[in-house]
Amino acid sequence: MVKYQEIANEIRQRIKMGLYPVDTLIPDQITLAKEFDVSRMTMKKALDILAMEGLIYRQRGAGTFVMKNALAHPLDAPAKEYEGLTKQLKGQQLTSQVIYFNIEFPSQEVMDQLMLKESQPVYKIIRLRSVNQEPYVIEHTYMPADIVTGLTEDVLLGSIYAYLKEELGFVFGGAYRKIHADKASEYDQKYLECGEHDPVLEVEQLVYLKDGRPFEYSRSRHRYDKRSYTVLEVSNNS
Amino acid sequence: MVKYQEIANEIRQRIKMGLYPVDTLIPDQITLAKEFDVSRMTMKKALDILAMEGLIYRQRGAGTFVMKNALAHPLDAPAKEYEGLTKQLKGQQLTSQVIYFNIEFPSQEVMDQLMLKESQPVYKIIRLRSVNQEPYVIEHTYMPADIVTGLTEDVLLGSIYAYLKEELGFVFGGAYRKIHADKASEYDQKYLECGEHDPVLEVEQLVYLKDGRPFEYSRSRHRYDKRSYTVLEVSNNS
DNA sequence: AAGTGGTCTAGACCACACC
DNA sequence: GTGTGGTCTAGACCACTTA
Repeated sequence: MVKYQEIANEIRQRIKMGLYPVDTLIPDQITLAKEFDVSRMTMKKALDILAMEGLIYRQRGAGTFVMKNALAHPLDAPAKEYEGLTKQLKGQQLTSQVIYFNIEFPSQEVMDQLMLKESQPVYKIIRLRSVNQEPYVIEHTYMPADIVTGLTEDVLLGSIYAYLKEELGFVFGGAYRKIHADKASEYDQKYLECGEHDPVLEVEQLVYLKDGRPFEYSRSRHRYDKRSYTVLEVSNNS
Repeated sequence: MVKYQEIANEIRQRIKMGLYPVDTLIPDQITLAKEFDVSRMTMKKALDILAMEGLIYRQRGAGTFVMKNALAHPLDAPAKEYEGLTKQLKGQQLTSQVIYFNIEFPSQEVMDQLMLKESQPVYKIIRLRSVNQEPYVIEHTYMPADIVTGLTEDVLLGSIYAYLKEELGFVFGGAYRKIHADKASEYDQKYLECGEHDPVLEVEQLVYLKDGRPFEYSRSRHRYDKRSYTVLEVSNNS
């Protein structure tokens, strides 16, 4: 762990503990740099992290303030969406049922999304995932078999992402997501146990490795009463 | 405009033009720093921007690559969600109909969201916004009257955000959003002209000024066939 | 071993807010 | 004018990949 991250963690704690109260100035960068015995550049880099998180804001000429709404934020780093449900719902009972698992040649849509040729087979997976015994989401997932190797039904019953990270050593780069509302298909109704006219929240997702190779294309269809998608957008015009 | 932003713009152009082709190495930081006649730190800061945008990725020991999917991204900076429809839908015909406009004391929910006391009145606004003559979204908006001053129906017919920025000099800090799917209410059906069992995509949004004061709480309900919400998530574990 | 990107420094100058 | 944060520098050292 590098210096600026450690300092950011320490300051985050101070805000959380109320040592730097909401809506007040915190010490200036030079003072803080002296306290932590680092250069001012490094100190600023630590504060940059907290500004990205929406905990502080800085005004040239005035100083650095704790955001009025700082304590409304989730102050522990939240799990990334693409890291999978297993991590997001830690603490709750998550079970997975494999509805479909096969390998096949990709359709035109899947070829386009995953940047594949027709000769490159993909795994097709449909999983129903339940939280505390109640149906939560149906995931329709495609993964290129030459990138994601050695997938088995056993892996699908647990966390695919843990497998990719720990067994295959994948480093994730990010994800592109599209969130829609849709009508429930008969398939949705059957597995999510929702009403005929219940809407469904669909998260369509392309997940990339660090080098930009897409390795997952999925559509996750959620019960509308069990899931919403949240975003924090922080502007960076200094 | 500062140096690192200008350099980032230049490199972005080179990627766009194919001068630095997809999935190849670009020159190393020292070479680029010499070319642009800046220090290596400044050069790195320029590349940081492009990495945040998902255009390049860097591997310690190896070099800096153009992402395989770089050209799939929208290469012109997209309008921020909270900057309003007027900016997002530039080029299309956007019309606004004011369904309701009044000032009132806040409900408990609005007080909580906007961090107000019961004595601080809020504007309540309902607008139907149509794109190319077709209903697109109903916005239910609350704004504190002591922050957003001098609102009139004339302003509502155009862009509230242009008014806030240009007339009141607001600097936006960011927004917290929650995206749901919901059933269409009778109200939705009437104004969005959607079917009884059509779902609706709701974007619930709290928008903040740079100092963290919330100045807008809104629920925007969209026709499910006209709108989806997109997100790019870039991981930053170097 | 050589080359790459990441971190960190000590100091300089600038833009801006406040008094 | 004083003090704040933002930018930029020239150089150092480290972690890592590749050969």
